[in-house]
Amino acid sequence: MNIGEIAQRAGVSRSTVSYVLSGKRPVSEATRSRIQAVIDELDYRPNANARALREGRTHTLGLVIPPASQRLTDMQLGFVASVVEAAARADLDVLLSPSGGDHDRSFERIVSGRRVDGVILMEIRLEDDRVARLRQSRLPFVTIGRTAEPHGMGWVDVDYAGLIARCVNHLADLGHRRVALVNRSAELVAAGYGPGHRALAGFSTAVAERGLTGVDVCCGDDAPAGEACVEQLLAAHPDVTAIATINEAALPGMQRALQAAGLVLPRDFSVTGVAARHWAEEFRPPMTAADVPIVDMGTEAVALLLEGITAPRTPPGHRLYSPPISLRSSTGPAPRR
Amino acid sequence: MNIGEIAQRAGVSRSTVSYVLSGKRPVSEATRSRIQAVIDELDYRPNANARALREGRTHTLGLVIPPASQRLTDMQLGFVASVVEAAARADLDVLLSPSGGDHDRSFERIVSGRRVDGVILMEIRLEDDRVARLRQSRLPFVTIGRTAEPHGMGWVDVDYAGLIARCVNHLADLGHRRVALVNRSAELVAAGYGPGHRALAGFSTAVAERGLTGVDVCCGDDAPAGEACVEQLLAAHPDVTAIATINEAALPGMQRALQAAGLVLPRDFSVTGVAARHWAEEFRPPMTAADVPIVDMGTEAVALLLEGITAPRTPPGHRLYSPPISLRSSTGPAPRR
DNA sequence: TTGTAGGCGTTATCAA
DNA sequence: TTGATAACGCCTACAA
Repeated sequence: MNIGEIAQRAGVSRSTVSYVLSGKRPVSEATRSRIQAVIDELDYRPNANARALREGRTHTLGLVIPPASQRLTDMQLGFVASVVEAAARADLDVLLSPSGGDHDRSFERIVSGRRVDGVILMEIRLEDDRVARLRQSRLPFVTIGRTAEPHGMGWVDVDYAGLIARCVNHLADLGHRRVALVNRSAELVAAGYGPGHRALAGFSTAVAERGLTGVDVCCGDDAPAGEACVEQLLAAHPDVTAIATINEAALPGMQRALQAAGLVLPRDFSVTGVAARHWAEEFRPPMTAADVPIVDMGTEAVALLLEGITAPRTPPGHRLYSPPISLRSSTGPAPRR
Repeated sequence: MNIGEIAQRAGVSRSTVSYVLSGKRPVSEATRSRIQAVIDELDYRPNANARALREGRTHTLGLVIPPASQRLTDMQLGFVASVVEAAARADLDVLLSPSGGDHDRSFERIVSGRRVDGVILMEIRLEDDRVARLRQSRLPFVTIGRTAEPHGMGWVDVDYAGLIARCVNHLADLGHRRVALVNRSAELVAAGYGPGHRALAGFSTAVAERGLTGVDVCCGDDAPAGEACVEQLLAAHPDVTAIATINEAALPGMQRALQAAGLVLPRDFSVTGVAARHWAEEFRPPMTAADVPIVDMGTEAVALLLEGITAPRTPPGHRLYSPPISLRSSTGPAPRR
């Protein structure tokens, strides 16, 4: 069924039907309602591809997610959900592309097949091939996370460096002298994953400024890895009294390892960091942490992208989030040893 | 840039370029390589919309997910990931639609806008408007989960009734006489959510057959709800010695409540059920459970849909999964009281 | 207020 | 082995 069939049945030309659909020129009430009746009766809806071909707009966003093979973290999932929802509110559909590196078939289809009006990119590296590819493609895009040189592109990100520094300061204020950073996985950090690098930078700076002793370790993105990691940490550095972390998925395991070591929080040991509120609240005791505003970030990413689509010339905006640290119960004065 | 430009530069007609692209008719090696050189140089890729318009195929699947507002469960996320990955392997893109009820804008766009070749539907109700809508649309579709009357449609599902019955039998064999079912949320069950109803049916049957006393409770899909639920359960039915559950997201909370009640598993209390392996293994002690084969199910859903797309006349296939119950450490002989 | 017609970029049929 | 051309379904400038 197409617009011609509607026109025939209503006894008008195709263009009149089209104008009833779009409202871009006045149509007499009589014909309008007659046409609308036919449309309703046949439950007609215009072919999106024909429309996209003609208009040059697809009303679709591309969302590039990490390859599905590795389980998505809760935070990544949250971004996907909030982006999809924000897009739906703007009557935009979302096309998913699970792509890690460059030269990914699915990624290329989306970027160069004119399937989308713009792209949101997740899990950005400091040097990211996909960003370079998108820049040259002239397709509007916004990244969640940012590259080392994010000038002239749209992005939203969390100020991991600043937040981890504030966590360290908080611990220092409580009298802790030896603190550890539990980072994301070694592979991710080696690949130039921004949050990992920036968290480490903020940690190092703050530790130096406050004259503390700091150790930093990488840790896989799941509970068993967190357990193993903290176990080893406690064995290798028994004098560490606090952890700052950006690895939320490892938290349940970290908690188990601390408990197994007979440490009671916050009396014997403190834990703080950056995490989705969900994880911070599920920690026992609830974790003092900067709550990443996942929904806001996804919504803002869509908003920025929409601007970039409507005004292709203007440099897209960006936003760095620095949420407050919610004081909960996992941090306390350094224990005396 | 379009196919005409490539043709011009290579000094051939548009159709020849098209045939080089598709390989649907022989092209002499000389012209082929000349055309390919131009394509590579300009990094040309055909416009997906024009192609879809002409071919009547979009090479895109629609994936209808629960509205993003309510956090997706781990299992739902797993389905999304496995579907996206299986689709990518078949060079298909995935268009996401977060739709709960019927008459959803995004859902309608996908179904009647000819944006996709087929649809995968998640979170099916026993009576589901969207299924009715898809049936009448003649668009191939496969559901994850099944309706009350799934004849003549494609689906994959887990045999919750049979599996929960086997869990109850396992508990009965261990000497438990009073057992509880912790179901999904009351809203979900009230809405006619299949797994909830089928699990309850299997539970009731098995309890009756083995002459046990059974209580069943609904429970929200998160840890705090699980904690509250088990707390109340223990208070109201102190003689219950085992739980069977299909609510994996509530497991961490259930574990906390049992621990808080001073119950040591499996000595004082047993827990079993149906869950993603991830959750079963994260339980302490690791949970005896039927591990839902999430990846297999997503992959199979895509495969079935692909069949439905290539052979629109034949009734699509279906598959009921009944994974074995993995014996771990959360179940043991009933305690003497 | 409504109709006519051209073209968006592609594929496939028919001719050569 | 290759080329010309007619659709696919829609929107919109131009005409009436």
